Order: sequence, then C-alpha cells, then structure tokens
Amino acid sequence: MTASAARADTRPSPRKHAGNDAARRIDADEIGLDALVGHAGYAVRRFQIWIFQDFVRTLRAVDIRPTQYSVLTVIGANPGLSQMAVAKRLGIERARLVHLLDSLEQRKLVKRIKSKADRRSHALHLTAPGETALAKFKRLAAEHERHVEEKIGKANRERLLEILAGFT
Amino acid sequence: MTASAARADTRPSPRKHAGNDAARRIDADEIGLDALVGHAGYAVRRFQIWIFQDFVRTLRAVDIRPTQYSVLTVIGANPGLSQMAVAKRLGIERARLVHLLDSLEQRKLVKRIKSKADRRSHALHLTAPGETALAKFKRLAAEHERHVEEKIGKANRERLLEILAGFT
DNA sequence: CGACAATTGTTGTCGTCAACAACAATCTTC
DNA sequence: GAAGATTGTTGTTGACGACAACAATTGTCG
Repeated sequence: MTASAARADTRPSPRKHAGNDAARRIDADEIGLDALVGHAGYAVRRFQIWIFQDFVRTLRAVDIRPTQYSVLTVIGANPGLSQMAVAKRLGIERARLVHLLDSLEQRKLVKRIKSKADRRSHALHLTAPGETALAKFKRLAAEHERHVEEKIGKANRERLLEILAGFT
Repeated sequence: MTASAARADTRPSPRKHAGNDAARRIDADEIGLDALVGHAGYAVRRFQIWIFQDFVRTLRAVDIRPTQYSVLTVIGANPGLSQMAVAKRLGIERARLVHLLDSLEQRKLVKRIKSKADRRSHALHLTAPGETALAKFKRLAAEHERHVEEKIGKANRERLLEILAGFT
C-alpha cells in the first residue's frame, strides 16, 4: 500500500470537517473530542490545571505554591513530625521534600530540629513568623476556594469533596 | 518574642500528638490534615495522580500516556487539524505538541501533511496502523475507566463528569 | 554483645510537563 | 509592498514524580 497523500475517502466518517482537508479555518470550540468526553481522567486533569493556576495566581503575592502550602499546613497542624511522616502523609517523595523544606527554611517559615529520640530524623516546626504567615496563606487559600465555588457552584464543590474524600 | 527552641506551650492546641515532640512513632494515617481537608484542589490533585498512574499502568503494554492518548483521539475524530488547533483544543503548549507529534510520527501512528492552503501549517492525520492502534488504545482506556468506577463508584463517576463537564 | 538489615535524610539523575522566549517561514492587513 | 500576526520549531527554566545510591543511625536477631 502506498502512503500517498490523497486517501481521505475510506475513512469511517469522522463527523466533522466536510471534504477538503485544512481548507477552512477551524475554531477551537468546534473540534470534537470524541472518546475523550466520558473519560474522567481528562476532565479531572483540565480541572486540576485550572485549580492549580488559580491557586498560584491567588497566592502569588506571598509566593506560595500548592505543594508548599500543603507542607506548611500539615506541619502547622502536627508540629514535631519527621520528614518521612510528612512525605508519606502528603504523598510526596522524601527526596522532593528535602528541597521544599530547604526553601521554606531559608524563608524562615520552618525549622528542622534534630530529634533526640531518633538522631537520624528532624522534628519539623513552624517558626513564629511561619505561624503568622501561614494564617495569611490560609486566608488567601480560602479566597481561592471561593473562586472554585464560583466556577463550579457551591453544591457541586461540596459533592466533589465528598466523592474524593477517600483520596485525602 | 525570642524564637527559642522550647516554645511549645502558647500554641492553639494542634489537636494530635500529645506532649513530647517526636518522642513516639507516628503512623501516617493519624496525622491531621487540618485546613487541607476542605480544599478541593488537594483532593483533586491526589485523585488526578491516582488516575494518571492507573491509566499509565493499564496502557503500559502499548506504551501510551494520557497526553498521547488525548492527541490521538482528537486527531482521529478531526483529521486534518493543524497543530495549533489541536494544541488549543487540548490546552497543550504548541511547543510541547511538537515533541509529542515527533514521537507519534516516529511510531508511524500519525503523519504531518503539509497543508496547501496554508504552507506554514501541517494537517494532522492518523496513519492506517494508527487507526487500528487507536481502536486498541480505546479498549484499554475503557478498561481504565472501569477501574475508576471501581474506585469511586459508578454513580459518583458520572456525577464527577457532570460537575466537570465545563472543563472539557 | 556484634553483625546485618532497615530507616532517615540527603544528593543526584532521568523523564514528564507547563510556561516562556526567540526564530524562520509564511500569511494577513493596510 | 511593508508591517504585523500566525505557525511550527528549538531551547531554557522550574515544578514535580520516580529511582538509585549513599552516610549516619537505629532496630533486630543470632
């Protein structure tokens, strides 16, 4: 079979785009997604990107990204945790957490205290400025959460949280 | 206020982990997430990671990742699209799409045909083997989707798709 | 007790992905 | 026809997940 350029006839009718290929401008919103609609993963991925971007935008003034926020929140609620414990709880590689904590420690938000019980591990604590900063971050995060509500609706947001409660 | 090491008293009761910091082993499932619970972004992120991994695992035999699958699906449903159109529709950077298509073209699943109408752009088509391969990918993707159903429940999956329909 | 396995933090590499910036070729617009 | 926009491409940067290796330390078990 030769792979010549003009074999646009035996295809099982792809629904859109009549006749002449690429002869006409196509707006992005008239392109069919076919099997993609109905895939939970695709919708979740697009939604996650949107949420992520809104979070970053909303917290840009304080320069805190979602992962950093999750680390600070967990340490704030459970002071004294080891890096392993935080990593496991948040599903972060402990290798990755090292860099995250390096950054947060440089910014004086977190401190690593050598544990006396297990001299391999560090007990993680918020600094005093870290605690006040986290309070501010939480206010901004709540604002971001309101954006989510505006986007998908208050009831839908709550249903979403219920459905995905098992993954937290 | 001095930031000395022994200031664990004036904190507003972090709920868990009584008394002596880091003196006791802590299981990951007894660590409180505090403000993280109630953040849609956190739950969605964790869920997205789970879905992603299951998709990759389910389609590992054919070596197709989620983004590649989405590209193939859109091209299959809308042959002749330009790279710009595909990128815009899927929310992919056009720079990123270049590499994706390079890979798919090397594997003879997709071909770029120089458009005569606009000689800057390429009309994207599936090859004949690309079409049959995509059919197989779709079967495997459907299997993955069943995994999602098992994980969160059939009804919840459908509610999820409704809630996030606006993002597709 | 002492050798050996496991854990903790760390460093490093690799590959995926989003976000930009710059560029040549080509189209559009005036 | 000149100026500006678009398309594909190349390259860089940074966040992130996955892995592998390592030193220091702890746990275990003979």
